[in-house]
Amino acid sequence: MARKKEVSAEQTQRNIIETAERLFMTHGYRAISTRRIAEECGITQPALYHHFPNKQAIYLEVVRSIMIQTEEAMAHVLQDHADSKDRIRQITYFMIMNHQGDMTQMFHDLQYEIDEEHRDTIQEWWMRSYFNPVMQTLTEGIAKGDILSIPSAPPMELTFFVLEMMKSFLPPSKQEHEARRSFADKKSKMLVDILFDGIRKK
Amino acid sequence: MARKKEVSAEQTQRNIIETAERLFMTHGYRAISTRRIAEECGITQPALYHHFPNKQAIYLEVVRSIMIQTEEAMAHVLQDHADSKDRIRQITYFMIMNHQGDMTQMFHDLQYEIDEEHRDTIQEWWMRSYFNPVMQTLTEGIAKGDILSIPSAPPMELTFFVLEMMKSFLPPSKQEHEARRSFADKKSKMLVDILFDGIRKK
DNA sequence: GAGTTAATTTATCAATTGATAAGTTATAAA
DNA sequence: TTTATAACTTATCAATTGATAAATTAACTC
Repeated sequence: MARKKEVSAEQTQRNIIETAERLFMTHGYRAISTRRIAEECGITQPALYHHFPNKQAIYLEVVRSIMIQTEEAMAHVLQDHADSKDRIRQITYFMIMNHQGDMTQMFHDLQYEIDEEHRDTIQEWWMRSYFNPVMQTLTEGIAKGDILSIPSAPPMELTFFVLEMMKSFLPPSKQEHEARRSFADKKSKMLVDILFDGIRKK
Repeated sequence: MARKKEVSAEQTQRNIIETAERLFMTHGYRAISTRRIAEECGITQPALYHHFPNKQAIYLEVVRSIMIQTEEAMAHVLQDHADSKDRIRQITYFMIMNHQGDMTQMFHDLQYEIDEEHRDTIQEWWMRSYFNPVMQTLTEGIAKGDILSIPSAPPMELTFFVLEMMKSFLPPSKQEHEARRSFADKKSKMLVDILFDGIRKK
């Protein structure tokens, strides 16, 4: 039967995932010990193993949580904005606002620290949450005639490129909310300005 | 007095640095143990400590070696090419050809794994080898009238942006030489095409 | 109130880590 | 030939790691 305790298991698990997200995404998988996570959650290290089978499972749940949030946000952007440039700017804005630390760290961990058996699942999540919405925006833009079909950059490669541009803007550490808002606003504009019109003087 | 042995101390040290570069730049500082480096060098782990005072010193020497090579290459590019677009393409080409693994890993390690006391020195190296040549190319391009002065992207921020674009193209692992050449050629062209003219259809 | 069980703690393990001490070998200078 | 020493190896250390076992606490059901 379900319990009603001061701190429910659900709350503890959410606490663990949120704490682990902050730590893993800033320092990387290897650099964060299970003791560190437990300490910052206010519990002891073996207590983690009541909620998750091992360290990797915590990491995977963190990644899953991030991807789900992203997928929802991306869907909203595509719903609320029709213009290609607006869409790219809004997606960039979301990523700067919500992805602390560098995401590159996450991709490195997924490639080198996480068991191969989970790669396919994660790649599927990533396609749904990150890749497809950006690719859709670009191909629709090309179809509508907003966006050039560049010979040296076919749609898939262009998508990777745009995602990498976005990643490169992520701030290294957590800022206070207002500073981050203004940073995200400035950088998302800069990205679309360069991406759409380039730096060449005509 | 200097010795003449079958394998000189100099050779061993170079071997250590080259091996450590490959391993550190692929897997990151924390993921590579001193035993792993020693093993792939064909020596025992304590032997490393005859040539370097500690693990961090090996890492710093790796970084120094990379930065020196880069500084030389950048100088050559600026000497041999006058056109802004050519310069950016050549710099991109060099980075793809010579930087294995992802460089973002290196920047993460420098920020989170290396003692603060070395940061200033490394930042100086980085400014000289990476930042200044690209910034010089861009500001000269603006002065010559090749490159737009974009309000949302002042020269310094534009430089960071371009460097991030280059970083994002680095292949995750070592390829064979010819495949890498063709990859570097393709990607460097793609980068300058987008960077200079953008993706907007006119 | 008794009993069950979820949630968590204390104690502990084996493996891996960076680093050091002490002994060994080979080369060059004397 | 002796000798000093650079370049190693073997043996070992204390600290940290992810993980498990066993004991403890608290809450809900009956």
